[in-house]
Amino acid sequence: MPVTLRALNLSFDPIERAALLWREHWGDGDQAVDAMAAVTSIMRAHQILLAELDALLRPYGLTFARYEALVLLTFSREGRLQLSKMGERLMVHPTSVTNTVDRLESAGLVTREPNPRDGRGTLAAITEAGREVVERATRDLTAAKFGLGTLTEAELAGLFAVLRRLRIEAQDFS
Amino acid sequence: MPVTLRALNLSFDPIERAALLWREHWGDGDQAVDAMAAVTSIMRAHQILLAELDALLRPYGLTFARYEALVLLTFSREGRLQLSKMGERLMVHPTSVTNTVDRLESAGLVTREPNPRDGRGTLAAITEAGREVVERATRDLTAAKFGLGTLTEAELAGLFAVLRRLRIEAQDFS
DNA sequence: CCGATTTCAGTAAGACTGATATTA
DNA sequence: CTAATATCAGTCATACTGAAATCG
Repeated sequence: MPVTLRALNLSFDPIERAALLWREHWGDGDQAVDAMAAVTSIMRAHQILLAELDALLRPYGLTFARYEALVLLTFSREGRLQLSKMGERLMVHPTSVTNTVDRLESAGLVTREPNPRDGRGTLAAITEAGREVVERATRDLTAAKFGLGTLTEAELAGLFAVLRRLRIEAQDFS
Repeated sequence: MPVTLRALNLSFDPIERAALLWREHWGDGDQAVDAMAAVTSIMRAHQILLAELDALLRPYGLTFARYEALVLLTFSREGRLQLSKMGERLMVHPTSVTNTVDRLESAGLVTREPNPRDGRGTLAAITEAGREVVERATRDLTAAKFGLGTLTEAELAGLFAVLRRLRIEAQDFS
């Protein structure tokens, strides 16, 4: 993962400035300007967080997406899950699961096994090396508070709650 | 932009479930679990919003990144800005600006001009076609409330405020 | 000569589409 | 036969790195 995170050090907030200009040009109207500012903030927050997390995970040869897949396997009862199930839980496309598991397998963190109860399915099973890597990576990520160290517990909970409404509307779950 | 947004329709919230399992496996500790849930929510929210916005913009041959660039030019006094300035404001890498302006130029929404006051610089100038497209696209986006229709104004403002703290810490501005 | 600006070539990860083989 | 599962080949937009040309 590239994404190296450059410090910009502007003397003003570019998103706030955009909101002000927006109001001048297109009027404020309903909530459109606030929605624009919020959306842009989410985009930038995503970029910042992904850069930080990927940088923390790079020593382990992981990206955040691959780390999430490993964690999911760690949580499963027998350390193995069918790929289709992984895609569901991680909310990613089937071909992305194949790709993620390919890379984890090449790194020796996961092995592929046929599903004994369904000849169509393939299981990804975490290896001992995979468990070690995920433990060490998790220590680093929690120490760094997942890049959200500036936020209070109440803010974290609020963020989760608000974005949860967004996810519900997008039909992630019911 | 691919990103077609598949409705998942799970019977539970995968992020919430991950948080519960996380607590079982690694203990709750400080704010680590809440941070993990918040980070994952931001990642998914980004994916959902980008899919929605790009789908809305596809009829205009735009992506959200290109739309943002056009809006920035619309806001500038003379409808033209130096590429380096655009990169600063949009918070993107210099080579990404070159790429974005390339595509907008191919679509006839922008033209390139040498900066008369600095021989090193290049200006991107929005065309009449560019202004028309950005007006129509903006109407569509505001009508769709930028994909954030479920959130109240207070929630939008709160989201902006909290993520602003995150951006400040990442040194986007001071 | 140094530094800023822009571009180019190339790499990488992710999210797709469309087609295919296998199996329930 | 239909549907689900996984994979493969290929595309696309983005975000970089490193090198080079141009100009202040």
